[in-house]
Amino acid sequence: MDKKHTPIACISKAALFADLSKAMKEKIVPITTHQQYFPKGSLIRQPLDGKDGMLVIDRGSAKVYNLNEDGKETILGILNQGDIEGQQNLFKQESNENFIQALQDTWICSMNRRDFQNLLKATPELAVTMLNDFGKKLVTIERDMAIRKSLDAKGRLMARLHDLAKDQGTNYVTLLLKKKDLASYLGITPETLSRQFKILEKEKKIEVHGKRVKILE
DNA sequence: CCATTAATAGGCG
DNA sequence: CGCCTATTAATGG
Repeated sequence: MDKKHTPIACISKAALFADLSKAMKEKIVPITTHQQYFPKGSLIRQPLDGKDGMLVIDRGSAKVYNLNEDGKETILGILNQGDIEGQQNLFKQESNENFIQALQDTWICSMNRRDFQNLLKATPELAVTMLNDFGKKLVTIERDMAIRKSLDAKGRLMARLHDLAKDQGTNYVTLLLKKKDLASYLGITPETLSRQFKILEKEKKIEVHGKRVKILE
C-alpha cells in the first residue's frame, strides 16, 4: 500500500515544519520516529501511557477526545494528515491526558519532549514557527467555543458543514466522523444531530447521502 | 449468518 | 434541547 517514505517528506507534510529550510528539516530528522502504524480504531495515545512527545499524522486521521464525568466522550478535535498534536507535551512534564484514536489506518511520526527541547534551543526559527502555530490554534479554539455558545444545534451543524466545505474545497462534503462523533464534537446529542439533518434537508439547505452531504446554501 | 455498534424515530420532561 | 427506549441499518467476524 505504502510506497516510499522519507523522513524529510514526512516532516514537510506537517504544517508546523513545512516552511522550514531544508537544512532545518535535516536537523529535525534525527530526533523523529517515523511511520508507526495504527490500525483503524486503535488508540494512538491515552492518558498515563507514558508517551511524552508530540506527533504528526503522516497518513490517515484520528480523533482527540476525553471522557467527562458521566463517562461519555467529548471530541476535542480531529487530526488529519499533516496535523500536529501534543505540542503541549513538549513543555510540561506530564504525559497525555487525552485519548487519540485512529479513525482509519493511520501512520504517525513522533518525537519526544527532551530531544525536541534541545532542538528548540538550538533553532530559534523553529520556536517562532511553533509559536505562530499555537496562535492559530488558539484562534480556532476560541472561534469554536464562541460558535458553540451562541448558536443552536442547527446553526452549529451548518457552521461545521461550511467549515468542512471550505477545508475540502467542495460543497459536496464527505463526513469523516461517525455521526455520533460529529454530535459530540458539536456538543449535542446524536438524536438532536439526526433531527437537525432532517430539518435542514426539509429546508432545502442540504442533501444528505449517507456520509456525504451536499450544501445547497 | 450472528453479535455488536451506529443511526433513526417517537415520547416525554 | 436532552434523555430514554424501541426499532432498524450498518459493520465486523
